[in-house]
Amino acid sequence: MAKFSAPRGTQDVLPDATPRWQYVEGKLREICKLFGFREIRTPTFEETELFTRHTGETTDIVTKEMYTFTDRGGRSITLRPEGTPPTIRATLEHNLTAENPVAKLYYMGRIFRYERPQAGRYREHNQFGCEMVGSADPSADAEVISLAWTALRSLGIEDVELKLNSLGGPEDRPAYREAIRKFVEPFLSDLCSTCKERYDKNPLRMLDCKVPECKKLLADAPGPVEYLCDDCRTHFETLKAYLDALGIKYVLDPRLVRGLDYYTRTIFEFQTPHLGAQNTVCGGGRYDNMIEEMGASPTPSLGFGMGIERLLLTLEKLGITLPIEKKPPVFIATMGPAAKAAGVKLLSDLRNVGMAAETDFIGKSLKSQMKLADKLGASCVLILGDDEVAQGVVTLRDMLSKEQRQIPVSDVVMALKNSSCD
RNA sequence: GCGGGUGUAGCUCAGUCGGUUAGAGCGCCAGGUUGUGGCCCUGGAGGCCGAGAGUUCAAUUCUCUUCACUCGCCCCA
Repeated sequence: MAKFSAPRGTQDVLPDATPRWQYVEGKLREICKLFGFREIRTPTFEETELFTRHTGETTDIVTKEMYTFTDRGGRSITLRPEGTPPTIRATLEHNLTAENPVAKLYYMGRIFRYERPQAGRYREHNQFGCEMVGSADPSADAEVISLAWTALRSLGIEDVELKLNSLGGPEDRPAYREAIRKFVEPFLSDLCSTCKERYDKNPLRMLDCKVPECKKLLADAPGPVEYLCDDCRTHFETLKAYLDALGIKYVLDPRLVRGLDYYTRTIFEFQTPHLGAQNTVCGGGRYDNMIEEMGASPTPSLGFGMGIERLLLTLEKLGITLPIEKKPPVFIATMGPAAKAAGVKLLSDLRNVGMAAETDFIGKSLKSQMKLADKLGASCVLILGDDEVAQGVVTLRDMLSKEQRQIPVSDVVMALKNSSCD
């Protein structure tokens, strides 16, 4: 065991695993391209205030999960605990809605939260997220949800449930708050301490309580959907009609509440039954007020985040093997210094014409080099010994058919190109 | 932050009711005669038995602490 190990809640993605990551990331990018979402890359850290103010001061993320520190210049800095505020900050800072009032953006990056690690939950994880800035129309909601749904499908994940709810807008919230408070009041003292706290600060989130007693007491509590204003109701109904038209199945969950304070109207989660307690693979919703709260003119927006680790975990649990193609290399086996020199040159020649080429670097015997070639999945082996060097040829062995023939060095590239080796 | 489980070779795991050189399979390395892979055979390397402390003549095995992973709660991606 080495002296150091990866910090708690972080993980090394080893070479055996990176192809899967690359495949998934590539697929997601492909889908984004199809949907016209363009990539944005924002800093790994931001001013702390961006999150305390916009993620929400009462959220768990802000109150107990942020990696916050003071830098050498005395600034309070926070490793981003979520992707939305940074993306919106950048959108506004560079006025990305100037050319087109609707900005469609996506990001892939590391997210940091100080939490207790668990399967599918890390202190540093990778998130793919989309933000659609500048549209209040339900078709935008459908666009974003459709993108997430398509992305999951493109990876072969069909066993997911889309949970949908609407929280209403700021106009509806006071009425709803009052309603749920009124409902809860008679037995407020029987609720857990978190609920009591939420009663004051954010009554909506009482619905989210997992304590059995609270769940029971709150079973018949009114949901925010029941208090939607006409506009919000129409918005929600229209979205549902769009999803129906798209053939995207959803389950209405009037109790769905998300842990970020900024959501308005539509919220949604894609859940899989394969991740244990961490069943949300993708979550998002509308945040129509955030941009105004950042000091810009009101700009309705929405987006989602998708956890790459959870995606990979789900794929694994489902037994989905990704179509990862590997390019078999041509292996160059050499014996003796002269052949080695010729081999080094040959290696480079092959790569220069775009052929993957490998060789031995520790002076193995020919037999061992052949074994190595086999292990690397080489399609062909070029054998170079004193005989070949003297004659200016190389021996080309086809690893599948075991056929061997000698060809002039000058014709090697051509011969390989015309063979099954490339 | 709270509760349960686990921690032995690169990997998957045996094992020790406390006792001398800690095992298997896979992987790795090397051989099985002259310059050739996948199968087979033989040999080899590789472990402070997660870390620290305690009990003991003796600890990988018992106790405590700590760290990490894991499951549940919480929260979320």
